[in-house]
Amino acid sequence: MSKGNLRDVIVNRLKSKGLRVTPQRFAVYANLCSRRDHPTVEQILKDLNQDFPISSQATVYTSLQALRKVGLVKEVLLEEGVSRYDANVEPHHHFHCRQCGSIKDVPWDTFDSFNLERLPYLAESYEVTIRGLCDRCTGNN
Amino acid sequence: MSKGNLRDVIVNRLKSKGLRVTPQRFAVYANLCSRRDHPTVEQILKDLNQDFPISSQATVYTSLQALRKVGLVKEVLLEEGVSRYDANVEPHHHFHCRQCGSIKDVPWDTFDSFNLERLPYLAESYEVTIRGLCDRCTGNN
DNA sequence: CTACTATCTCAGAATAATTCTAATCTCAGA
DNA sequence: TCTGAGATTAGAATTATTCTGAGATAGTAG
Repeated sequence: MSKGNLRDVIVNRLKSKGLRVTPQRFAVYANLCSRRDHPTVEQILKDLNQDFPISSQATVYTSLQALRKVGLVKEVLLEEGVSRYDANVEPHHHFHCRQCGSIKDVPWDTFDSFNLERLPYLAESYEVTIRGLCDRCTGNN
Repeated sequence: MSKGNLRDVIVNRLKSKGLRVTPQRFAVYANLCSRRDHPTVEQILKDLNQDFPISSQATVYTSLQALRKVGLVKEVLLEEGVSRYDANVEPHHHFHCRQCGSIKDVPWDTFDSFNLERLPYLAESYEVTIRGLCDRCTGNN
């Protein structure tokens, strides 16, 4: 359970998906794994380059695209104009607070299973987006 | 049941929401009501100005924002980078085909048994996004 | 019907998110 | 090590959206 372990887990995940492990790609994915807040590219970049420059903007974009393509990260579209990213690729839903804008993961089993067979389409995945006020903002309004 | 009727319905909807009825705003909303395909701003604009110029781009944006603010249209976010718009403001879900990109409305009652009380948040609305292959693309793949 | 004014529209500029370019560099297999 | 496919980069380009400020107009009150 040394510090090196988390590093190795991330390296192995990248390798097992056939991705070359570069410092930039590692940093982007490690950063995303350490967060729960569904950051935008801008937020990831700011975080990475806080102390000294680690990655360019273009690389964060291409890294995220590579990670997305192999299924290590998911894109989250909840607001106009910005993509957010999520290293939690297990099935789950999202709650979006209309006041503070925060995004919370909602457990998959919050909803009972759906009747996707009734659709005239081949459904491969689905997710629920819930909007409202988060625990902090309830009462402030 | 004359042609004027549909026109009047739209005019009355705009008025009842306190919106001034301008030719541009009318055209944007009428166009959106006549479609089922959740168009982007670009598509609406192209449609409106097909024969002769009706509206500028900026006006389509501001019209849609005005219509959205009063609840006559909904914004649909399913793909990165573009907002789509929907004049169907009754509760419903969306299906998004990963092959042809088409978007279909899915009846509200396709899903049941939601336990929103179990969330530690104040849920005000929700919707399901389903992804997969539409009827046309099933088999083509 | 006319005048008024708050609101709307417009072209073009500005901003913001993302992608492209093409030169340079580097990971990882042999 | 050597090597080459693939990655990184700064900056330019592209695309979606918003802003600006001046001129037009819907709808109301007289």
